Amino acid sequence: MGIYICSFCVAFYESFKMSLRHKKKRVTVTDIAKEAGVSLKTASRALNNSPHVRKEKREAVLRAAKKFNFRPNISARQLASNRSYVITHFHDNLNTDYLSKIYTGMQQACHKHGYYAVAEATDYSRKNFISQTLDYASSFNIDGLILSPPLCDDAKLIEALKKQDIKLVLISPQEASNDDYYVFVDEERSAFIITEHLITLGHEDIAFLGGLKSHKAASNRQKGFISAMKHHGLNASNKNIKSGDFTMQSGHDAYVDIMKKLPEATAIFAANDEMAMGVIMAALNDGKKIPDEIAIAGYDNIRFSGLFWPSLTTVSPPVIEMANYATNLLIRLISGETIKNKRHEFVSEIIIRKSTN
Amino acid sequence: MGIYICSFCVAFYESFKMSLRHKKKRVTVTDIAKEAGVSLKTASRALNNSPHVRKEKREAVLRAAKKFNFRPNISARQLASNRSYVITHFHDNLNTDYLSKIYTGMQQACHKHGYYAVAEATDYSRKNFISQTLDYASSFNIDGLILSPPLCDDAKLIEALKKQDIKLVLISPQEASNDDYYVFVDEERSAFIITEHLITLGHEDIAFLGGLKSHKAASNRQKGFISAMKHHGLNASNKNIKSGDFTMQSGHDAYVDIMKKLPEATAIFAANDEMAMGVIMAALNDGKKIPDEIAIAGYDNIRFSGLFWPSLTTVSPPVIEMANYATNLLIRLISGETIKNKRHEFVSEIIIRKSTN
DNA sequence: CATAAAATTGACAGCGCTGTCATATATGAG
DNA sequence: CTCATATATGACAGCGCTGTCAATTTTATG
Repeated sequence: MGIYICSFCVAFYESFKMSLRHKKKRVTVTDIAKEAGVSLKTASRALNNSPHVRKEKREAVLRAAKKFNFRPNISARQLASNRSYVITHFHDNLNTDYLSKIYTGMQQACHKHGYYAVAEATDYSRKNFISQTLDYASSFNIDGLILSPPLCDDAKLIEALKKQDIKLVLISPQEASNDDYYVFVDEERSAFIITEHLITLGHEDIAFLGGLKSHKAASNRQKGFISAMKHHGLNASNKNIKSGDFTMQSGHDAYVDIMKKLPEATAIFAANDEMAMGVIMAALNDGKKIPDEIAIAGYDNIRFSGLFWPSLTTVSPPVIEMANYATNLLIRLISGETIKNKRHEFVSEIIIRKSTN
Repeated sequence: MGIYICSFCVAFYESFKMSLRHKKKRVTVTDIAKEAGVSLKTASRALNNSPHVRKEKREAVLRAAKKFNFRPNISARQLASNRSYVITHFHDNLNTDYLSKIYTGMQQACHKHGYYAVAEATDYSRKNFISQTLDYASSFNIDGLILSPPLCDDAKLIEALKKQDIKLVLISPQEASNDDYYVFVDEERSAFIITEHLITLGHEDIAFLGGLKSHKAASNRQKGFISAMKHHGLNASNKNIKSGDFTMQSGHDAYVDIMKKLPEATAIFAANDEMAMGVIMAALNDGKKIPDEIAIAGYDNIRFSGLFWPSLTTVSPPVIEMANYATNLLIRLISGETIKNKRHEFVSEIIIRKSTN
């Protein structure tokens, strides 16, 4: 004789078990297909925007999807298509401002296409850096990679990734080969324009505070400065070109040096905002009024430059937009689309604030 | 009569097709199981650290996994287990410094456990904010959420998420209910210690620059300041307590105000670094030597505070560690582990730099 | 030693989707 | 109208893993 178990209890237990597992019944492609009166596969095609679906059916499917508020299950898609729908930004960079902007741009693009955006800090100085990167990419089955400086300029890394058939888009590479996809801004031109801004304000003795020679971006900014000065018949020689190391401290020191060698200077254009802030602090310390006695401009538009006091006139590269574009490009590459324009140029905005006005 | 197709061509085509699809043959659990001489399921259990696997078999499986450099396919796992292995940090915050630190801490923890870390910016002011958040969480099938201020203090949001059975861990909530899991720092104590540091240096007339009343963190810092002053028999009244709005500009303005009402002040402790920097700039502008004539301390240790000139003495909350701990906690919750300690307290580091030394 | 209870193990289904390939339908040329 | 070609559609397998549940082995108990 067995033990009698109340059928109500059984039913209760079953439903309890169900409630533990299924938060909510998922809407699947099959449901959509049924609703639209087509096959599973046709529904899948319509939802993925593939060709070879008649217009009416496609519309019916999309209508059904909307009606049921359908969200594809990304994991299933990943598994079936052997892709991860993950895009990673590899970087070796401590500038959180820059990183966040890139991440934001990636997010925007990824969100729209059902991808995940991931940011991964790496240690570029590590010995087996390349093999570790490859390992990571393959173990997480990364579909595509965004590389920013300095990683985007490592030819060996890029070659290795390409060999693994991992799609790549570079942000602001110093020099890209013909078959790289990348986005960039014309730094020389931006530097030219902001220098012109200072000239227009009546400044003639303008000093430029550059960076290390090896830093390509800094030297492009310097070129822009020089050509703007020459263009307006002004002097741009060793006397008014100094170099720092991109830190606030070096901006501070450079100010002292500039005032010694070029005391008539009425404006200083620093190749990045941090140095410009160092210059501002040194100038205040020196009893100078900003911008009346000395105008100061920077480059990068880091978050702080708007909060600084006085707020800093600077060049604002559209990093978010660049990252967004790069990610969209990457997604198109991953989808197998053929792309004509491998490169896309962006234009920086010049932001005029209190330090020059 | 059919067309004759060279068998070499066929072979070539086949291998070509393969090379297009399979970058590399994946190592699967089945392979590991075979190598270890156990069933698929036992291998799976061993790899997932589940109980009910004999020691020798577990070891054999792990050995095989190591030998083949096995990486589980996260998508498959997601699909089969109906979980996403994604942890999202929801925030409504523009402080990229803070966000990056949280993300870094999450990454570290996620990486170790095969989870993905995602950061999602939301618009807290939006009307249907809660329903949108729920929608997002369910459509991406998020396993767990990390909430930071101000979201971690929205009781309605938290309740709604809990109802959906989404696991939560809060970072620095202002007040957490008894069944919330969270990490926090004792801000009052940190403020006490840094105030004591100023007192130890011989300062007696110290001004505190606080924030808005509604900002709980600021008022905790103020409490710490007051109790340290009282503890050392010093005066802490309305005369030496001002409030700003956390911007550099307000720090600048507050300095001017403080010097008017309390000209004998030799030290200022601001409730955040940005205001402290505003104070520094105003002091320099005023011709004061830092720290000789006036010492300045901040709170938060934003990246800039070390780069500033002079560098800023400040309180450094261990944000990365907190996020790391929170994420580990979340992963344990997701795994169904029972956790005794729902809260974990962290201690901030006091960083002494040039602005007080 | 018999038996019950607990621990361990494995067979199998199926998560939700996409790729493949065979079939059906539409379109165009003659 | 016929046939060749292009386009559209659906049946089905299977991605790699985990949950379920039944079978087996070990351990504990009297």
